[in-house]
Amino acid sequence: MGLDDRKLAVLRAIVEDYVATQEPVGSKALVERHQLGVSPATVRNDMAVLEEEGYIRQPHTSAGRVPTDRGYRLFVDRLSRVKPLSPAERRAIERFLVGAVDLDDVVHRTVRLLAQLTRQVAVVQYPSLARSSVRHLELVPISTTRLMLVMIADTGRVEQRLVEMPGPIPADDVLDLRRLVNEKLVGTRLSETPPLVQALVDEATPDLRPAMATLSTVLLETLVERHEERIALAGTANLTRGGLLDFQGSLRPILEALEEEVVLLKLIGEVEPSTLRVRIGDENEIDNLRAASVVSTGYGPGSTIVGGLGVLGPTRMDYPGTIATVRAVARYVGDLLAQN
Amino acid sequence: MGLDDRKLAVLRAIVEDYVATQEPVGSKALVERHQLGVSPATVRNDMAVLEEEGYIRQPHTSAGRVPTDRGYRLFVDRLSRVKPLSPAERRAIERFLVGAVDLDDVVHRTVRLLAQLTRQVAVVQYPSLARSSVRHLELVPISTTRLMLVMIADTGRVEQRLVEMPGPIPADDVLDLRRLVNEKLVGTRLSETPPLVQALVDEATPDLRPAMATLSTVLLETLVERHEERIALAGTANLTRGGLLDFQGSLRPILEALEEEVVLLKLIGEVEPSTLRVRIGDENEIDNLRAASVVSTGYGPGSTIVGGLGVLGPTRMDYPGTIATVRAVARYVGDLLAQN
DNA sequence: TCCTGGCACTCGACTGTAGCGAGTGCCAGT
DNA sequence: ACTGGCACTCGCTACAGTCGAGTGCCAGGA
Repeated sequence: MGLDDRKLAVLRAIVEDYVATQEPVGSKALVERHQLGVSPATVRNDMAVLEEEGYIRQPHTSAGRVPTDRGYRLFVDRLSRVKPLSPAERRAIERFLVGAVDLDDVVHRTVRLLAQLTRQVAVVQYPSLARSSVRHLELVPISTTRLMLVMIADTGRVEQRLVEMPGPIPADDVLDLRRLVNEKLVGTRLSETPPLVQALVDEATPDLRPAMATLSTVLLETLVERHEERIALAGTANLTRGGLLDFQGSLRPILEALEEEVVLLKLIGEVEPSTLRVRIGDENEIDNLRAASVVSTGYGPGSTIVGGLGVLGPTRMDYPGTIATVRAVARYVGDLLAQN
Repeated sequence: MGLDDRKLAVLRAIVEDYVATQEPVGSKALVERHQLGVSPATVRNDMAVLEEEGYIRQPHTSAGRVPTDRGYRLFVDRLSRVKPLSPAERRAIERFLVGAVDLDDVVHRTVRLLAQLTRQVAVVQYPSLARSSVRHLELVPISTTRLMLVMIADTGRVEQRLVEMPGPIPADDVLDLRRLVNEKLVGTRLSETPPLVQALVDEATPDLRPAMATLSTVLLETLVERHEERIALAGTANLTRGGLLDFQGSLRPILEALEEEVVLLKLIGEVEPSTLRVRIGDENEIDNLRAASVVSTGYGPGSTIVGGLGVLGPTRMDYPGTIATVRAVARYVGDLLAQN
């Protein structure tokens, strides 16, 4: 029942070969390409055990072995050594990220970088509003009854929203409103604003109250309810590498999943403190992604986390390399955010 | 040389059947399914002529005929009647677009709507900055040496950009700067701002000049140079309909093209006044899209145009339907923008 | 002149057969 | 506990044969 060291070595060899060649691997090829120190027959016996335990399987009777999701899991947990980034990769990361002028810019560059380095689909979540604090609120008159509300968060996010006021609103009132909301809300985390917004309405002078009431509704929608999480995506063309063998022949379900923001958020948005998550095939909760693996992690300045990022690829992926890249990129982006 | 009416009818029948069935269509099937009033043999003679003229071709010797790009072109130009939208479609458009609170919201809803109605890939360009005017400029202090510049355009677009000032900048100066840039720039089209921005620097008082110089650089970058055109995309999963027969087997080039903003802009951004463009297969300048067709048009409030939108699909697409939908959606969106 | 029915022909799609070879499982021997 | 040997499985490829949709051409008729 327990797998001895050699069986584990065999499993590792199978995973590595299969990832590299994309073809079922047989006992003979295995002993030729790895120094296992035993004969093919012995390897075959080990393979039989591994298969019985569900770590590998045979596509057809007379074919070599292929890792199962469970096999990849074991590989990731116990058999893969960290693959250090190549200097070239390190340089690429730095080159790509310096010179970003903007949060938008940072996110776009990051997602393209990730896609390029891992040669897979990359997903980056903008810093979550729920984890941001209000830095400044601005009210800009658009017409007599319309204001543009602009919220700037400490994470660099900027959200805007049109506010339709109940009646014409004088310039002085706009200034008052702006002063009030800024005094009350600047510096607080968005998730903690609702009671404060309510207080704003209660404390408003009678002549400002209707305006403040309308404004507060929009504030709540913008800051909290709408949960305006944004997401950037890149590298979908990478799904077509490996010519339809990956993803059991159809890109359809994958592409469909990638179009749903909700799904993407679920993929990379659920971030526990500084952990890196690997979800392999069946482990994905989303049915459409049962043929894919996702490597994701949180990022943020210092040790705090403001959002998630990750990549999606075939279960047959280079886990050590991908994990190293995702981790490194997340750290670089965090450092970049810390500088602001 | 000239094609008589019957030959044109045959071509139309071939296009319609092929679009519907996705299979090469033969002379016998054709007379069965359309009231052509002649025998298969006659149709064959017509087909031979059509083939000689390059409007249709045979995949293999013993197969039916398939329209060529040139055939589709003739069909679109002369043979397709406008297909009125179904009431259901009309309702879908209205239902989808009412209740949009935001420019972002409008664009996102529009692109999803287009993708859903046409069952193809939809692309919508945000209102182009080059075609917008400045409505308001806002400067928000972020730290002692940093400002956030927020530009609100009359089309609803909001752009922000971090400005790194040469030195610490007092609150009063920020107010002065804000007043100056607004006085000078509000109401002008973005494409016409460069000389005005230059004038701002020249006219600034000596103590404000360094700050204004820095600000002007960023202004120019944001307003003009960076040509920050934004684009929304939806429905990529629709590329997988028609099971790899379309797009000659590989989605790769298409997906690659769709990742390049520049390419997308070229597709839908070059808008002539109120025309609808259909580019079929080879007619596309972008090599990667030689197997696809693009239907695009401009949109905007009233008869002005602020941006483009369109869909991309296989050359074998329902042109009349797609054209009707694209046109209708563009008009609805224009009306929506006009209300603001 | 134009259309039609008939006919021979082409060629892709499908089916069935056969041989090859990678890979396996099992067993007896060390 | 490992190894060499051996029979067996079965997918892959090649090849031959059949079928049928579809064509081009031609001679006859309106």
